[in-house]
Amino acid sequence: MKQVAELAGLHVSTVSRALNPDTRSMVVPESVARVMKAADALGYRLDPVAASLRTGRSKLIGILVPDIATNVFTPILTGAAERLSEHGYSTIVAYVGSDSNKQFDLAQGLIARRVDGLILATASRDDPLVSFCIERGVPSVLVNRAEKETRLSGVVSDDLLGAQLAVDHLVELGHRTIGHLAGPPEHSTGFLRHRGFIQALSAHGLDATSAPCEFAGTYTREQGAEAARRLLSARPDITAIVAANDLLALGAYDALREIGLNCPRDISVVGHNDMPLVDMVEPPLTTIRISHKEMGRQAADLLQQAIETRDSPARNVVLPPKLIVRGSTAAPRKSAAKKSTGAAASKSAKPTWSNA
Amino acid sequence: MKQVAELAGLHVSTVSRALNPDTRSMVVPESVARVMKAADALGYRLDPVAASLRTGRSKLIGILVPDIATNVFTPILTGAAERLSEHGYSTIVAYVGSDSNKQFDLAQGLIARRVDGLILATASRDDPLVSFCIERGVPSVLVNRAEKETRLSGVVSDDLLGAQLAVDHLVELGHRTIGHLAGPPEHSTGFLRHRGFIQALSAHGLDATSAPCEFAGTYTREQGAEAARRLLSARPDITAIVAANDLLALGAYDALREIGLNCPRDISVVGHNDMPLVDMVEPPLTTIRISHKEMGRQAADLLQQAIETRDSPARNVVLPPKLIVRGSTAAPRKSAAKKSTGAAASKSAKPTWSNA
DNA sequence: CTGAAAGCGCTAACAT
DNA sequence: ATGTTAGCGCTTTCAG
Repeated sequence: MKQVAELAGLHVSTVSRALNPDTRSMVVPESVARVMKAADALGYRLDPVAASLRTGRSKLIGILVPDIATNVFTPILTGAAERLSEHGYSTIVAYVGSDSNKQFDLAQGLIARRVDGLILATASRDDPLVSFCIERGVPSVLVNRAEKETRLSGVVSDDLLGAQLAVDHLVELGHRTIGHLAGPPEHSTGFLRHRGFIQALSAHGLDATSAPCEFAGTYTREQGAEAARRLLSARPDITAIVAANDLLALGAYDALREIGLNCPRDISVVGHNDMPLVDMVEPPLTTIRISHKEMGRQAADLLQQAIETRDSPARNVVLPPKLIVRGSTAAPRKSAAKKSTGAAASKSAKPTWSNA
Repeated sequence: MKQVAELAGLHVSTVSRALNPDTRSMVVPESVARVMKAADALGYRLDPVAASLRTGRSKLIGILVPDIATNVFTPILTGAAERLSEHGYSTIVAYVGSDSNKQFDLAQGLIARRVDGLILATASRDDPLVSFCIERGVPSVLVNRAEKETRLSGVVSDDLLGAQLAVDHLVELGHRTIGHLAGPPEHSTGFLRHRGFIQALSAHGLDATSAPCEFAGTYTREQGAEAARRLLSARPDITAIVAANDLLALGAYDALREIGLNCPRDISVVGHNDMPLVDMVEPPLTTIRISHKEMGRQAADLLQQAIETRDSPARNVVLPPKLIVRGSTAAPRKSAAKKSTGAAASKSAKPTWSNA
């Protein structure tokens, strides 16, 4: 920078001002031009590390994403990175496991690197990391998952509605005994989709209190298969499954195949997310579409606001999901001949007719 | 740090030495303990930005990955990040498009941030960015894609062998007229898999010079479908397709479906990568498995070496791929009744018998 | 509008 | 083994 100043015949501080868009107005245009020319001639670029040290800012945004189930988070990430880079921010992505201590370390590392803000795609419904970020005064937003209480701004899909759409679709097809393959209840996605499922059942006059439901520990195909096995053996009378997530739904496919049940003839399945390729599996998965990329973009916008006006109130942006009907859902079989517990089926099905 | 020094009753420089693992040996253990206790009591953490400014190093590694086809790159990335973090490095991931200028900007940004090294998952067979990194003296390694000449260390799958395995498998099933859905020839993956395809054909005594082949511009399902349409209409006599990539193979599925051809009855398809979920598509995809995570890990190792001994010669690590047989490949139909150009088929099939 | 000077927090000669 | 000191490259008061 000193060299640029010399070449331009100006002082370094003037060069600094000319180079920084925010302070450029303090410098007379002619000087700016001289500085630019000199900088250009020397192939000079501002040193962001030195600038960071001095200002405490960095034009860097940290993003914490879970290291599994990356199919969903990649578009969030690229959406956010794209939008952020339009505004001069670079992103630094940290893949975190479920180990809470490591999450803190990673976050602290990012903060130590002077990130201007944090996007958390990892939040549980009551997340100590959120408390931490708030205490430290680091502008942060949530994405995909929200907390129980809105302490930070965030953008999520309407998970409650999503699950309801799934149930509505199945009920419309004639299903009355519907099981839920629930996600981890400590995450808002798992929690709200479960609640949406229950509410939708009630809305249709179906028995919600003893609704067939099994929780998967994580959003993986394996855990989905396991939970589906439990669900199917506990309630062989169900004719449809609402899964909290596409990967869980695919796990259900695995379980169904093992048992020798055909989807959708014997059992209908609905997923959630509409991740890539689920239109190509057999049968093509009926699911709830979420625009993850848009979620990432809006999270980026919220974060910028949070950075600019530090005391702005927390806002929750809720994106509308959409039902995508494919081949994994169909009307239930007329006669439930296969069922060993036909009584159970009719028991829960009968009241429905009268109430609906 | 000054405060820590005071509390420990030592000088800042001693504190600095005690805190840094590399210089800790210069300090007597008792002092180290005192420093640690003081730092702990104050909740003090080293400031990486200030350290970077002073040393020119950062314990940061930059990774450039293409922003599409993320299914393949995510495991590379997590594998590399995992291994790197074991050695105290953090990773900063940049998703780059195909715009060459932007690639340079991004790389320069990372270098300006003092990254200790770069992992490039974006390299073309003759990549200006590689030249740039070499000129700048930034320790760098390639992953997944290599250059024509080995200028930097890197780790790739044996793409030539992979394509050969695919052809071998098909020939063994009885196929004689095999088409290739090639990837972008400017990338080593596209180039070498194509070459492997050709060589394997020759090895089996099949006509390699006029082998049916269409190139896809990018590794996407859409481009795969388009290229497959061209391939199928140019050479309706083929009984099998070797795709350079799973996504292209899935695109071929789309094209087949449009035309009303059944896989594997009418046409067999082999993919490349064994990415998640291709075992669930219909039919389950026969493909070449690559351990992307292992690729990431080894790239991390190579990079560390490159950082430690800056003048080490470039090494190329080649990982062995593996054929995974699923449902998308079968013996060709006995009678090629559908074919309009049955002559072409027998023309290339006949010489084979005698040579094999 | 521009120049002068201090200092962000750390490390690495150099000196003791 | 530890203390002293200079300075990495920038920004930002404070003067002029």
